[in-house]
Amino acid sequence: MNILEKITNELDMLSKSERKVAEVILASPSTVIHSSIAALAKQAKISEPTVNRFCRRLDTKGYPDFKLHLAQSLANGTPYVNRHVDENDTAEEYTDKIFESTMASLEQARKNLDSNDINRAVDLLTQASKISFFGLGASAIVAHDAQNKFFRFNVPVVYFDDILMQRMSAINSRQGDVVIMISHTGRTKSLVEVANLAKENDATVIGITAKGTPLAKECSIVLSVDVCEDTDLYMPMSSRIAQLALIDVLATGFTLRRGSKFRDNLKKVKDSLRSSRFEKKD
Amino acid sequence: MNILEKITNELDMLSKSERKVAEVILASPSTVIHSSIAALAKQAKISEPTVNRFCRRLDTKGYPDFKLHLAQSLANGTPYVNRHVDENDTAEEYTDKIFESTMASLEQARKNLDSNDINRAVDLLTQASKISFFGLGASAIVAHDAQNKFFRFNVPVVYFDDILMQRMSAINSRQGDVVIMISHTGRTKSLVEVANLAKENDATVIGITAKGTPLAKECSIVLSVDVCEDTDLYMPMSSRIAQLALIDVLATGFTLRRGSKFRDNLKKVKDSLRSSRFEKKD
DNA sequence: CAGAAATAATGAAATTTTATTTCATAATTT
DNA sequence: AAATTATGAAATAAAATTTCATTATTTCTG
Repeated sequence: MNILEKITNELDMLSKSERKVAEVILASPSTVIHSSIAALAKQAKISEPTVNRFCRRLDTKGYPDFKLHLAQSLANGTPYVNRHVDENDTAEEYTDKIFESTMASLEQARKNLDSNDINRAVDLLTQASKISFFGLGASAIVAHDAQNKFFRFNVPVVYFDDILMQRMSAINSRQGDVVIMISHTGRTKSLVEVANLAKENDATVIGITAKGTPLAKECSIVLSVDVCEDTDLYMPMSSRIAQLALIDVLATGFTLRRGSKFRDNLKKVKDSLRSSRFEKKD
Repeated sequence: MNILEKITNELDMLSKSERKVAEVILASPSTVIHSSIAALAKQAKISEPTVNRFCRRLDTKGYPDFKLHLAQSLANGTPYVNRHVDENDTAEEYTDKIFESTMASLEQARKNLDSNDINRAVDLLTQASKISFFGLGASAIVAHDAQNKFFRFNVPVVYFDDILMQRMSAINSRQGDVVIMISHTGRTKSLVEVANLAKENDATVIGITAKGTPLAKECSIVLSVDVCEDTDLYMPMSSRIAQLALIDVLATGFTLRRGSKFRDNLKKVKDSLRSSRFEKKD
């Protein structure tokens, strides 16, 4: 855990003098890692033992150990953070911000994913007699991508981004079919209805959506990619990328479960595209 | 710069005893940050001054300063690396690997992107009388996503993932139209032909593709997301995510260029979806 | 190519710097 | 007023650095 955050959190638990130390550190942590305990004590206008006690209260062995932790926190320097795009950003600035936010979202999504759920989902997919991917709007792209991947596995797979087709397909589903519903909000009415229809017709419904939403309630497994979208300028951005990464995970899990012979087959599919391309001259 | 790399690089410049120190450190850097100079000297079977000289040779002030640098290097600890999925990976392992590889690819893509090119591309897009996104296979998804985004901007935008439609659309293009061709390989024959047709008909062709490829040669701007795909199990994975992030960048650049009134409009588009969703009860 | 001279490397011991502990006093709470 | 807690001066301990003598290595010379 980042020690700077920890200092901020425990600010109330500290004594008056210790808080002075905390303030000096928070004001300029990069100076502190090059200061001796005496220098820091002087700057905070308290005694050296107080600095030492402060360090121990933060569960470090002493001042040098504390500096080590501090140095590490600074090195991380909040690696990938959601940074808001600003009106006056240059191309370079907003490019960096968007890429960083996307990485931060992926990081967050990874933390929130439960590998047991993924395992169960992969189980169901490998045993499915038919797989359907449904999404609308930005999530339609994710469904589209999923179809593109699972299609290569030579299993019956469909994708629809049209409400009526989704409904018809859901009504025709039966035991052994797996339906994957993709929605960032989990609140799109028509999608929830489709999920319900699929469930009523004995299909297994897997949701790539937020937990505790109306859509999630219709699903037997919810793979939740909880990502905050507040960087986004009124467009779904990070969420769909996390969803796509999740599709990659499911597809990879699928191929691993199927064994090495199956992967040879995948290679053939890929190679079949070769004649459609210009040769690479190395 | 990472101090561990630096040690490796300067290994030849070190004396025999100093190299012993280096070896002990490289073998277990995380132990060293908790050792005193005496402990380290003992472990490397050399004297304390030698450790001190070693530290100074690496441009640190002394042993404590060296430990600080080391701690920082460890904190950064090879942030996101392309790690290959292994046959026997658990769900947790391959999930982590895929997410990390994806993040590594984004990081790499960001480094390779030229913000001048992005600026020029955004310029062209804001002035375009019509925008077309063309892609096939996995890149079709990116084109699809781009349409979904640019559609909100209330500009004429189309997307085709069908060769014939692409050709027809390309032939009908004219001065002021911008055509964005998306292809990871840059070698798909039919796409190169479409790019050529568009160019012949005075459209501005922007490529989201690799540099120096047949497709790149037909483009007036090439936005290259050079990402190595060797983690991928015969499926395009990281590349398309980097491309999608690039679409986000272009879309964001577009909205920024259009000013704040325009963004109010975007909000309206988003709000228009509200009635299609179940209310969030907080 | 031996062997002397010069140079560089190394560690023991001394010194200095830095951190920690002890303990008496001051501040705060009960 | 008593008990508890917080604080810093001084003492101690620990760690790092410097000095300097010794040893190893290289370079030069006859």
